[in-house]
Amino acid sequence: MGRDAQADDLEVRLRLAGLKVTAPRVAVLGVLATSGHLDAEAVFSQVSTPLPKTSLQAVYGVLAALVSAGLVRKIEPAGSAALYEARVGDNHHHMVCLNCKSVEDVDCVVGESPCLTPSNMNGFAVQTAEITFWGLCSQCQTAVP
Amino acid sequence: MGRDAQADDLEVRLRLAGLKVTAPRVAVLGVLATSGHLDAEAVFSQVSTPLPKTSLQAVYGVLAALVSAGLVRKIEPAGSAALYEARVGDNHHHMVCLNCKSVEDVDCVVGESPCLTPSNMNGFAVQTAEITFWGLCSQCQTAVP
DNA sequence: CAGTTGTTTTGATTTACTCAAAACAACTAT
DNA sequence: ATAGTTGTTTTGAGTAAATCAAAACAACTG
Repeated sequence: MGRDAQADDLEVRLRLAGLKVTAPRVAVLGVLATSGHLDAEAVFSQVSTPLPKTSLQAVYGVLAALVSAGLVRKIEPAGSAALYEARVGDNHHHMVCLNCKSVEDVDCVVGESPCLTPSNMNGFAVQTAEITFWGLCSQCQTAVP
Repeated sequence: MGRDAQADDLEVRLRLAGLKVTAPRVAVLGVLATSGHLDAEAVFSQVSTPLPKTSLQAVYGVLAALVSAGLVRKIEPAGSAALYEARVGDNHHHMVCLNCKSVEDVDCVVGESPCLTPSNMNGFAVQTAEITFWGLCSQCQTAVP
């Protein structure tokens, strides 16, 4: 078995989700566990260092499998390619910088549940509420005044 | 001058926004005033009836001009092409059907302002909060149980 | 009504992503 | 251990949405 504790953990997560354990899957999950909010190209480029034979299409396939298994969350902010993060299970939201498009997590929203009820449902059965905060990150506030 | 009250109104709106009044712009704005949440292709196809010589690229150009003039709002729900609506100036939100991707407006959110403050700002200067409610529209609830 | 500025057309190009067939690798059960 | 089955990855092509650029054209200015 693997002698690397983190790799073992990733393997366990894959197995528990009913997925076969493959090198590309472990690598992609490892990349996302370290740094979130990456697009497919960025994941591909990070995976390419340890696994140079992995194709971009494989990365797309792995990401799709991980998302549908619930191990990875996909977000699609306006103006960006789809981004992936390994933080799942909590219903957290995102702040996106209007200038540099960087994304930060928002742990929760004050007064959360009662406030996120749409006022006119019109027969619509709401399952989730997704909030995106748009503004300027601290870097871009000083750099682009 | 035009003898059509609605067309006149659209022309006034364009002029007030500092835009030149052209047939494609009046037509696009007219289409969006009637039915919202259309993608560029849908706008193009509706504009093509009265103005068959208008190109799809012109529609993209018109939409971009209208959006940056503040006459039209662009939304980009995950999994859909960009959608455009003429309802601007109010900060309303949207409900998107997970099944048929149809979009409905949400006039406001109960308890609105105080609730939409992210709990950890981390130096991020929030300008707007955008909420997307995901669920099933009334049609798809009965059709796809 | 001529000139200037900005818009639209025409046509090519890009980006992000998807599809499909064949080669290959992981898990299963012997 | 190993053969078989199932599912994954590679390879290569293809698509949709949107963007870019140059030339033709139209709207507003004076």
